[in-house]
Amino acid sequence: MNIEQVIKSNFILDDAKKVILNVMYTQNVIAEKFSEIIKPFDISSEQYNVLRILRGQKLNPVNMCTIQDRMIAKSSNTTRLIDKLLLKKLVTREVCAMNRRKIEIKITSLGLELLATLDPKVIDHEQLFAVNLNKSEQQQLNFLLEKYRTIK
Amino acid sequence: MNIEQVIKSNFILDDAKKVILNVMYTQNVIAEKFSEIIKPFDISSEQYNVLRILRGQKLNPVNMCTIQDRMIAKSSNTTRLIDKLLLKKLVTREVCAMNRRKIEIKITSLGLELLATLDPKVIDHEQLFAVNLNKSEQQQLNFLLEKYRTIK
DNA sequence: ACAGTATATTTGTATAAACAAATGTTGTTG
DNA sequence: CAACAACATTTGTTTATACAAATATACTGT
Repeated sequence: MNIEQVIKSNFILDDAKKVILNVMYTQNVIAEKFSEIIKPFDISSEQYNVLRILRGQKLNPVNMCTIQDRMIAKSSNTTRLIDKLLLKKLVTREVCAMNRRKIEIKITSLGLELLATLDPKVIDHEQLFAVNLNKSEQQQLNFLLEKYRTIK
Repeated sequence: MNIEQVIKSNFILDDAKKVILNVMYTQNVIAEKFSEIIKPFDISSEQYNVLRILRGQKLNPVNMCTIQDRMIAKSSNTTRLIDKLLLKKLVTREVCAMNRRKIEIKITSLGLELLATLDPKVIDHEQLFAVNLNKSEQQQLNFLLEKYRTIK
């Protein structure tokens, strides 16, 4: 379905407008499908994103500003996001001894288990869309998106 | 900035993962810039989207489910979205005489004026990103996104 | 016409996001 | 070393989102 059909536009849109709408809408389709996948596991996509960041750092604790810095969509409230993960015992939180302003967040083994369970489902999700493009098209799409979003 | 730099990944990501992240992140960059542009006019991007749908229908009133249907991101609460627009006198709302279940929403002249003011700013926003790609690249990007997001 | 079903919208409630201001800690400079 | 700025995180408050249930109207078959 092309973007004019999606928004049921009566007019033909120019390419620049279409890119905006296509990016917005595609993100929406991806995000909705992803939410659906992780919903049974009772975490949000933002919470999942944080767990991934923590696992990426192996055993090293990660502090709040690093988490915020590495998130795709900067949350204006990392504290309360971590609160939710703490409640579910997926992370631990403690004050950094070296710099008491900082907070060290670590993923728990329960958190790692959850990610391990989700891993194959996340790959399925990626593939659900990726199968529509061959390798070279995927690379071209990545190239174009990276080139497109640069603000001078 | 490529997507690995954005999320400061230590690993090389495969193309399928990169597409997901690139779409999510690009959407975020576009949306943040757009919010910034319309913020001084005291409307949200969802509200703007609704006003555009209403203008698209010229003088014809549009009912709730049509609005919901045409939005890029389906709001789970069109009623309260319209409430906000009503408060600002940007739209009118009345019960449809033909089918009293339906509600007819129309954009007011104040709403049209607001859109007219925003039009050049919205074009600037589109161009802010679009200038990074030539026409054929824009078309290629649209083609790839439309092909990519199809769920079989 | 009546019961049942479908459609269109609204409301209640619980959860999350946005933004600004506040708190607590550390580093710097006179 | 006191005062002040910078940094890291938290809290308060307002606004928005998600989801389910409720309301209100219209359609359909008997």
